[in-house]
Amino acid sequence: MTTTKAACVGRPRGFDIDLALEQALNVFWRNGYEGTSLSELTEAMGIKKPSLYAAFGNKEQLFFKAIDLYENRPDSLFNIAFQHERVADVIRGLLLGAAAQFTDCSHPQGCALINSTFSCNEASESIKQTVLERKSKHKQRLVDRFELAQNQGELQEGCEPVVLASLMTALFQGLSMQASEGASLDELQKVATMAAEGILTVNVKR
Amino acid sequence: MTTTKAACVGRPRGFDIDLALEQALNVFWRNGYEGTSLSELTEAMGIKKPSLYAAFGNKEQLFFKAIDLYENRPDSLFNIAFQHERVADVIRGLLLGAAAQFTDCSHPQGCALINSTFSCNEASESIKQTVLERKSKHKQRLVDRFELAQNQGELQEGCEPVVLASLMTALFQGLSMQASEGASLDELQKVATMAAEGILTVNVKR
DNA sequence: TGTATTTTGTACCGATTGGTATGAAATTAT
DNA sequence: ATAATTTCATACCAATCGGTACAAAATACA
Repeated sequence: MTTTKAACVGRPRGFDIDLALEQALNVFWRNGYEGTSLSELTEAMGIKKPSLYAAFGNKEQLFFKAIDLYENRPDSLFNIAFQHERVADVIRGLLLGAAAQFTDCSHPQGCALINSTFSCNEASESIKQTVLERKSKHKQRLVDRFELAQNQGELQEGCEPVVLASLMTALFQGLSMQASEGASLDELQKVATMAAEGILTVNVKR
Repeated sequence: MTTTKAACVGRPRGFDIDLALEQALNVFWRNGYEGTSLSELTEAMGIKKPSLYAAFGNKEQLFFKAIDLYENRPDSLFNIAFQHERVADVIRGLLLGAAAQFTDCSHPQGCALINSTFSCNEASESIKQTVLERKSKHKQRLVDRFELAQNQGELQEGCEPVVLASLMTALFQGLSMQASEGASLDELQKVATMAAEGILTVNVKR
């Protein structure tokens, strides 16, 4: 048990730890891991450094907890799109959902996982490694879903699920970067629609 | 005239300035602007800091000169693909060319311009701004080429050149990220091929 | 009322960041 | 030979980086 346990003795914590973590996520989301300094974190979280270290360990562990928070959101892109039965709807849902999610003004633009890879020099190799693992786990979910579709005869015979998953991933990355650079929802919706149309026409039986 | 002028009096420069700039480009290419420290630069360039500042101004100006060097390469992706007459060949050439160029082992993986956006916090706003301008200039070249294709009746009636250009840009960004993360030429070729097939089927008359 | 326990703010740590002052070394011009 | 000029290596600068020592403050338990 290494997670933060609620202390019932001693001076009570003067801030909401979940809310602070959410603020930390927002900063990492905007600036990536290396691009975020402790000063920015403490200011955004409204606490001082010793409080941060006491509550979250260090910068690296804080980042991991923030990413955990991000990935466990109930309105996750994957969770929503994977509810569709037909793979065509899944693909459309993923691309249109990405366009919508990445430009949602209630939080930083783009995908937090994809943005986090920005600014990771060799020093923070463990960060890069962990983010890559998370991303490849998501990609594997795509592969599994597309293999299922292929077994059920939804995909064209020549379509390789792994390649289709990589293409979808590439589109997510592109959409995320463009959202981070300021692209509007309308723009990304058109891009996602065109991409979906092409993918479905070539790879999915109608 | 602010560029480096060859001095014919005084102690001669002890290093090849063009070669040093090329090494600097490689470091920025791998680590982005913020992710690159002066120590890494001077080590890679084989010179000491005062020599760097005397020859290139400062880190920011060195970066701009390195990016200039990158963009003015004769074997630029765009320059090669734009030689094709039919827009279908241009699209295929761009995507397959990106897959090949981004995984070329003779230099860092991915696109230097796209990688440079990584790790740019608010401090280096001018860097981010400049890189964005360069990227949007390239995107405009795509828009112009696709509008030409539309005027010549090569594209389907509903196809918007701006959207097609954004989709191509998104694919470049995705391919670049995956190359930087270690994807092989074979993988990216398959992704590029599938993407091209979809785009051509939906948007280009046959 | 102590006493133990935990959080808090301040003030600091060594290391590294981008950038420079300085003087010796190496060259051309006189 | 000497002066002018430019590059060189060393050693330094303030600012910031991630991280911590320490004592005051605030609570629960005895």
